[in-house]
Amino acid sequence: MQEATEVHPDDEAIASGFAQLYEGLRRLTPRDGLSLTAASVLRRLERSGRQRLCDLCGPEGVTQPAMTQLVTRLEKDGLAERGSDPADGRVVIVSITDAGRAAVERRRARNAEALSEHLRALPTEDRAAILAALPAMERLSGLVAEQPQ
Amino acid sequence: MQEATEVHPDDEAIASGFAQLYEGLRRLTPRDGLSLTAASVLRRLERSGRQRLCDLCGPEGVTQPAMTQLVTRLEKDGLAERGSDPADGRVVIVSITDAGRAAVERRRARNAEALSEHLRALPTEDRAAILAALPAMERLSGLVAEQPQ
DNA sequence: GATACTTGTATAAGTCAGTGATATAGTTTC
DNA sequence: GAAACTATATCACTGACTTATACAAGTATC
Repeated sequence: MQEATEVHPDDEAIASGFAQLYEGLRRLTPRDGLSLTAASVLRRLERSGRQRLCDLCGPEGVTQPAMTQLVTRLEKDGLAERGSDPADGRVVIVSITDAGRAAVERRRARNAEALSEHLRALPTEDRAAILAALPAMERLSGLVAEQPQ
Repeated sequence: MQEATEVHPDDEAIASGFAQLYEGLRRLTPRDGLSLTAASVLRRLERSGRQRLCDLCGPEGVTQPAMTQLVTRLEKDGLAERGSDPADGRVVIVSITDAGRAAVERRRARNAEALSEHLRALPTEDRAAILAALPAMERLSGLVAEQPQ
């Protein structure tokens, strides 16, 4: 019944460490009225620019109706805008507004502040080790984000 | 209007790297019908043993009614049980069942497998750097988890 | 040991963010 | 230009939270 998992013991250690970290980060996440998905979409729009509505669904891991509703909420709050594609009348081009950018920045700052509070309590070697691993973790995040589905 | 934030530039880099990682991990999280909070509570019960219902609220960052409802759902799914404290008739002692333990283990395995897929694609130095930072990140998670509110 | 306060859970009503099924409008294809 | 396809929207529903409140068990006071 048990599948022969091809998972390296180190990978299990990393997965378990990340899981703990994930819980911690979840606790720190500011409650500013943005859902996880909403914040993620805004960051994506800020980072990669305007996107077709449905091109956001896959990467964000939600269905198209959910994205339609999310964009509607973001639009109502003035954080994102709907535009149209002159070449194709069906599509909706979603872009972030200045207010949206500000909200992202505010959230980022609060998040950094909350985390910083704990980082300060950490021994210097620990901070150094985390800093040293940062580029590696960013490459890892990049791989995950690229993943087809 | 801008608060003088006392956040070290390194901390901002770490916060931003963690935020990216967080998004990635969120994408990898298996959809097995457990909410984030549900999975977190089960892991906590597995790790720290039976707990009074309301002792779970604070650490999980949800209100008491939410915890009551969550425990009800977990109980309905056979993943957790309500017990009583002979010394105090008001309290409910929540404990994990064997099925709950199995669910946690299944989730952990799937999560490790999904992550491992990407870790394999990473250069050896990157994996080494992440491994080296693991204890530091675990200590950090510990600090966050301990936090009063 | 009855009265009043406190504490631990539960219930109720409302909201928000997701789902699948389906409708609708624009595009492509033949 | 009718059929098939595609992008978005709408609908009805569910899950997981919130606040406010109820209630029952414990504690303290007199």
